[in-house]
Amino acid sequence: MAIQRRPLREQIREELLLRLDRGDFAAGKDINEVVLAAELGVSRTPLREALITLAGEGVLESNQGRGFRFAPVSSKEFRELCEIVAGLESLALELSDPDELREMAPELLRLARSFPDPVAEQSEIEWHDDEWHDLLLGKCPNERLLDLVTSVKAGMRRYTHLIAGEDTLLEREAEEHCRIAEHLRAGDVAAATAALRDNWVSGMERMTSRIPVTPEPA
Amino acid sequence: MAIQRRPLREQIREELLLRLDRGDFAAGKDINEVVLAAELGVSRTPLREALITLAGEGVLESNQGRGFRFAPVSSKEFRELCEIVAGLESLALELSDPDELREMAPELLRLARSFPDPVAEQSEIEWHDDEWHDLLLGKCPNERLLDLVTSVKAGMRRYTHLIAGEDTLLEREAEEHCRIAEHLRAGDVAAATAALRDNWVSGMERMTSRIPVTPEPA
DNA sequence: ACCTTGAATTATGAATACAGAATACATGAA
DNA sequence: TTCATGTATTCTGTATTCATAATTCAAGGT
Repeated sequence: MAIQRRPLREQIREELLLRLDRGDFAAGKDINEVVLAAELGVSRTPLREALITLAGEGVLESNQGRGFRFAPVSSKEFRELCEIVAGLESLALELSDPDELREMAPELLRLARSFPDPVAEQSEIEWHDDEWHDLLLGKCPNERLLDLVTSVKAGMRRYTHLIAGEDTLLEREAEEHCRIAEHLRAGDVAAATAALRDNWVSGMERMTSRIPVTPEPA
Repeated sequence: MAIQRRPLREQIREELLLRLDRGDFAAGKDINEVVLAAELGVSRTPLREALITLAGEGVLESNQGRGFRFAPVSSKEFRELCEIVAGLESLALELSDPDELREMAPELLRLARSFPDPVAEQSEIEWHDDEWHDLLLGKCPNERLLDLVTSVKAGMRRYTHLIAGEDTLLEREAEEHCRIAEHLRAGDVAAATAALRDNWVSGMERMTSRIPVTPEPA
């Protein structure tokens, strides 16, 4: 086995995103670098590097002299992110080879139908959903586009824990995934793209009601 | 006047992008942090922060233990970036208020026609082009999308200096801008969007021949 | 001659130290 | 009481230092 040596900043970034998924951090909360570094068992330097990366992805905000804080959530921003990801994933689909998409359709269908046990871990459910989208986009030859999608989705992680334990939402999601896959199996990429857009739009609408209004701290 | 206080990392980032526009750096070139920090008159810490940001935007690559280097240029990557920006700008246009776009059309036309003097500074010419696109997208209400466009375009700056002193290319560009603006004036956003896509595609084709093939360093 | 091996050098990744801005707090005047 | 002002404290932004991985180069063996 080739043992992995990755920069601390990347590991820290992932750990912070994980905690974000778990809802550990309150949106809008200021980050105390010394405390957080101690908690993670690293020094401030790689921690700050990770924070800067996350700020670049929109997960955090930074203000001169005031450090970093988790960007406050808002239904406006969530809508904006959904519009962006919908556009990017649609583009990725359009750039993919239609034949390869058709070949992959059965696998996509299978995965969409086998949604995880309702009592499964929240993290596992989210992972299942992510995996489906990753598989869908996997045939897109535009690597930069795929990286970009990953990065933008990181910025959406602040919202994912809000849907915890909502079975009906997940069923709708699975349903829509099936529809997309069926279009692909039929070789109709345009229809699949449209369905994918709808998937994000409806996901947006489903979520928008559960986003708390967070007043901007003075 | 409110005097500005901005983090060094941001100023460094901009300075590096400026130098990139000027073609100061060879693509694929390794960065020596100590040398560059001394050259800029700052310490390695804020420099590294800027480098990490730029790596996140795709301007640089980073390898464990090997530090940062300017990402090598390739026609494949340039094509990918053009596809992405075309998609994002089209999306921004579709999300804009059609009425506001129509109102802005005359200004866009004026600006497109008044392309700068052929003998103007290269940087000024590029700025002119950027300004036109910024104005075009300015009415889009999706702020995150606009930030994203800016970020992706930063990743394209490695290519801009390659078109230095190509008058014919610029005339084609201005021509296409006029066409887009005229569609908007007519209230036909869909046609304008299509023309915008074409603008990027043709820009891609025009450029692709002048991108040198850089063999991957071992 | 070519490849391997190991010491010396160089540069990065991470930790620590330091200076100054932002905040909190307390004291005093209106 | 309330507001203002000065002071102490906290935390960030930047510089410096330290440890170790990566590279270079030379010596020795095949």
